[in-house]
Amino acid sequence: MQMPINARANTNVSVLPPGDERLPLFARLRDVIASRIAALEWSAGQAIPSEQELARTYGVSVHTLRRAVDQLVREGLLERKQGSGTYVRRPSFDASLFRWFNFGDKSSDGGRTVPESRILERKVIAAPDDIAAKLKLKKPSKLVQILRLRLWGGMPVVTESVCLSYGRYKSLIAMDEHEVGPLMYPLYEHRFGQIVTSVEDELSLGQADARHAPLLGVRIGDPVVIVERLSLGVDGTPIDWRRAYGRGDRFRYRVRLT
Amino acid sequence: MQMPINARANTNVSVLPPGDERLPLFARLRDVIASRIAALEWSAGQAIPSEQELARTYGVSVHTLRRAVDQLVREGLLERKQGSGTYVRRPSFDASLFRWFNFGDKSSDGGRTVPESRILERKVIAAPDDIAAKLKLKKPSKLVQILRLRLWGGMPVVTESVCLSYGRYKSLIAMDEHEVGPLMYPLYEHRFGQIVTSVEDELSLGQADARHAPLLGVRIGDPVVIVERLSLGVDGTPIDWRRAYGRGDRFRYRVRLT
DNA sequence: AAGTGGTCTAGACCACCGA
DNA sequence: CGGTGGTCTAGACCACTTC
Repeated sequence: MQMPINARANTNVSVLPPGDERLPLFARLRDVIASRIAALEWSAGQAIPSEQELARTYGVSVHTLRRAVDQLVREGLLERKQGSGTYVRRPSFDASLFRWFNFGDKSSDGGRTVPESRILERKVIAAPDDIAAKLKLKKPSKLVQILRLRLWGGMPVVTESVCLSYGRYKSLIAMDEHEVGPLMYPLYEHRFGQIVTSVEDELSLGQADARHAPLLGVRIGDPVVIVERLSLGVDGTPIDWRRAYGRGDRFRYRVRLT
Repeated sequence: MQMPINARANTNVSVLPPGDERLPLFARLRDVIASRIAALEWSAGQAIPSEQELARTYGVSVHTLRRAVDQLVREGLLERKQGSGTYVRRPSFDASLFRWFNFGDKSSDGGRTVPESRILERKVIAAPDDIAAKLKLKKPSKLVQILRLRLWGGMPVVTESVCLSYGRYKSLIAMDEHEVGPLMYPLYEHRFGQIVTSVEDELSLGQADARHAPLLGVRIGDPVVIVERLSLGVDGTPIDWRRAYGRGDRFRYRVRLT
């Protein structure tokens, strides 16, 4: 006895916002949940409602709900714990620029310590076209630029220039250095309401110039690794853009390609 | 009117080899299919049996079969084409060492051309402990070592030393250079029955020495990128190990971290 | 013991491909 | 048009966590 259940399986919109009507249910569901995470509706480390409950509130089958969650788990936004619940994951990818460099000198702790940070300069500048484009800012716009020196065990390893939209981040200019702290991403989250969930890095090689060599404690002409990074939020919004110069003799990188 | 279907859902072994009895059905199923691919039962570009059929032959539900295939698709071994079938994917990750370097000099074709290759030397050596360990060879073992120079548009860019187990690859020593060709992985597949599906790369920085500088056309002391690579087969078997020295001024790498 | 995620089955219908 | 993969539902039972 077949029943014509849910006559339009593909157009169930009971509680679901429109989204792109062409996308399958589970994809729209994924977006809805992602935006609820982005809106900090559940804070990191906290459990979201159970699959049963979410499926009920959205009027979809558990399987479909699970598919949406599956994807968010693969994307690293959620984490499942069998028997316990599904939790919002603190973005824990190694977002440190220091991931490109190694400090294996028998330091017992294996790299968990936070590198020191010294702010050298803060200023407001007119956004160059290329940076404005990367940050998706409208044409005539201003940037907050912060120049920092990063040290490891007292040794300077990386110089870093961070660019942020002046509109949202202007208060960084005057903020006390201790309040800024060594890690920017947690600051973005707690003070400015933006969570960094992924970064795009571009690496190349260069030579230390008269400006960077003394800061890094190397000779002019010594090899340096240039890391250009764009940080992105949950929904792909650009948050900051950086250019860093790191000591080449400390560079080490491992990947598995599939 | 519940029915006690399939009384022991988790121990269905109808057609399935034992595998690890603790693993869920879909995981064992994935391994079974992976090994059939590894055994070249279906060649690359060819369709495997339909989901219906595979589910029937293994005595599992279509959904479970799909889960196994889903995973193999994510791993890059299979490729779905809606309405057509599921195909064995030619391993198409950019396994070239040249992925680490850029050749943007307005070359119209954007990097699809195969870099040239010149064999400088071939020899049989006793395997050093570290390489033997990486290739998982038993203690006293021999290696085939091939030294090559890789060029791009006539310009030397990378020197490369490839190490392979002597047991399986001894015939490489005497093979005609044209028969070897510029690409090793297809050779492994067609002549030696091993498919490379993933690689592990480790990058660091060095300086050109008296041996490499003239080959690469740079001065002694100029920065070079050192790429150490382990190539792996479908089931994770090590196949070859390489160490390459590439011109630092050509180095460029992009990643997205999540 | 109750509640959560994890695995599995059965079956419907849709979208797409190719002959 | 028949066959293939893609989406979705409904529901059973298992494994684990938490109390």
